Amino acid sequence: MTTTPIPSAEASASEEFLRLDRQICFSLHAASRAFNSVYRVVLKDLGLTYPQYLVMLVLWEHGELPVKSLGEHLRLDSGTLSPLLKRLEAAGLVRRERSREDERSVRVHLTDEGTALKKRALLVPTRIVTATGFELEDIMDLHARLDRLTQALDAAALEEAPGCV
Amino acid sequence: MTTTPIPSAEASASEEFLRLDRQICFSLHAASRAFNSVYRVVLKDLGLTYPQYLVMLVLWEHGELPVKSLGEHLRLDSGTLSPLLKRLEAAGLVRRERSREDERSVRVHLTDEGTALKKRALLVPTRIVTATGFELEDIMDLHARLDRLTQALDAAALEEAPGCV
DNA sequence: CACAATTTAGTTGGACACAACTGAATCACT
DNA sequence: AGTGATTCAGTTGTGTCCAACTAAATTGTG
Repeated sequence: MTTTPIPSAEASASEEFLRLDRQICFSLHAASRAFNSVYRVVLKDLGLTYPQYLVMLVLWEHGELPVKSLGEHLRLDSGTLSPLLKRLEAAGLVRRERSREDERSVRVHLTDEGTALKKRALLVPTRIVTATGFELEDIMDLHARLDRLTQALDAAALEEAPGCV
Repeated sequence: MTTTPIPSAEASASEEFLRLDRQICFSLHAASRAFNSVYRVVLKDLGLTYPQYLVMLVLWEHGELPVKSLGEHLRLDSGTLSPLLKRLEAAGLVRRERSREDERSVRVHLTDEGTALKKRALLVPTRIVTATGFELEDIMDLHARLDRLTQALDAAALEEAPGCV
């Protein structure tokens, strides 16, 4: 308390860093929520939330998947997926069945209603792209940067992990 | 089922859009969560969650603010802030007091403990930047793009809104 | 002054997100 | 065959996030 190891000049540099940090982490946070918010409006017609839409996108593409694979595609664990899938099942869009070969695994597949919903969902991407006001090129670029960021962050998270040998 | 109104060529173009959409919206979603996850690890020492850290950053910068302003800075409403601030108050980092001039307003200000925490927080930004593996320049660039995106999305959300005159 | 509209926090309910845990099924190895 | 580790889905608890609502205080207007 009595010691002031950092001269005021350097202190203000650190404060600058804090302000920058606020701007950066806030940017991503805010962008994610703004995106979420637009999706919420667009998806309301389909009766889906944003994460539910992500699950449906994967299912429309792959047809049928065990919960485990679904989680790998979306980087979500069972703690998030289990209740979400339960809601999708309650909505009549998917059905879950224990695999007979491996009874630990639960296979998620689309119902007819779930499959039919895809037709209406085809209009969603265009509306979203329009909402961003970005050219497709810009979006692809942002996409690449974000993926690179996620990859780096995941790698860093692993290094930070206590179980590093 | 029996009718196939869309020729296969166009159908696959739409499907391509769906896949793209999955990639884009998923990118942002995933990046946000990865960011959140790294912050979680780094902030654990400070006993803060990521949104709590955002609130503290604003308070460290501005000293004292009514809940309303805090919400404007962070784009969060009272439904999110009220319980969050209650937890920060329980942790002894902030104190809330009804303004005497306008009793509708609640002023949030730092306790000594909350102010002291800033010193330890000064190390956070550097650790995060390191985790991203990005150059400062890249980060600033991403920051700018994300802000532009958020701005466009907010504008679009307003247009979508039913109450447009 | 009276009283309707607005502003401000707070509460409630529903839906993620994740850590930590449980329980069942399977695998690996002896 | 036996048994200990691993895999997989699900549950529980905590913390956002937001929409919709409530309640109190303030402001604007006749």
